[in-house]
Amino acid sequence: MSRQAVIQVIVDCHGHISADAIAQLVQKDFPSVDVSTVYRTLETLRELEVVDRVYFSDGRTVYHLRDHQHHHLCCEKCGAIQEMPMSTLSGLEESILKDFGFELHQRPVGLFGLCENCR
Amino acid sequence: MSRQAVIQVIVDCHGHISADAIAQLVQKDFPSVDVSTVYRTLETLRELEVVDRVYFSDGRTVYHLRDHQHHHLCCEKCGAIQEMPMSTLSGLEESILKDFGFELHQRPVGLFGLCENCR
DNA sequence: CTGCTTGCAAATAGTTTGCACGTTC
DNA sequence: GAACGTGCAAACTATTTGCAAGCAG
Repeated sequence: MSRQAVIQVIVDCHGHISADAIAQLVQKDFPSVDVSTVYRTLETLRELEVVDRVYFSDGRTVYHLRDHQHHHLCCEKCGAIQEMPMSTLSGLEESILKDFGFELHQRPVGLFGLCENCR
Repeated sequence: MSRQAVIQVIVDCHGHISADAIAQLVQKDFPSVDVSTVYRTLETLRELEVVDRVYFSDGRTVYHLRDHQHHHLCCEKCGAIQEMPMSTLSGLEESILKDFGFELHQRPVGLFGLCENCR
């Protein structure tokens, strides 16, 4: 079952991987698996709320396990993606409501900069 | 010059518009203008640093004048996009550096929720 | 003439869908 | 045999590119 292999790759990667990268990794072991199967599996996993799809503000799209919701710190130099708890932005909810009358609903977001190693 | 028309639409819209929407608006007045011209114009304007392209975390891509950099508050209900100054997230830079060792570089980002009218 | 702008058609990348075949219950 | 999983090819969307014609200096 190719679906198994797709899930395995996502788990092994600790999430944060593109559909294309998943396909390539799966195809190392099972060359016949098609990208369409990868996308279909990802869709199923999203319906099951096991996996989240995140659109980063640089245009990339990545998937990760929904073990917990979190934001992403993306290193502009080495490409590493670090997780950051949703609560980091909780303070913003209040101030945005107060200052802009906007009720913020936190969705996982990608923020950019330099990670510890690359600074 | 179709380029003129594209720029006019972006200015009239007060930014925050998709390439496709620009094309449709331009084509109301100049039906022969092709999307490729829209994209080429947008590319030129980005090189000139007159226009910014922003990828929202819901997958939409919009363009806006770079009169000043700002973040975006996108209403999930009515679709309105409100601007929010970059400085709103300045406090985050410090706390993210302290808590995660990550040096945040602010890029325009789209945050979601409900605007004043829709709450 | 030289170069920039543009329409049109075709190419590309990422993602989705239709279909037919195989497996499982 | 009904439902599901899958490979393959084709469709689709958003974006980019090649080319040849048109206009401007």
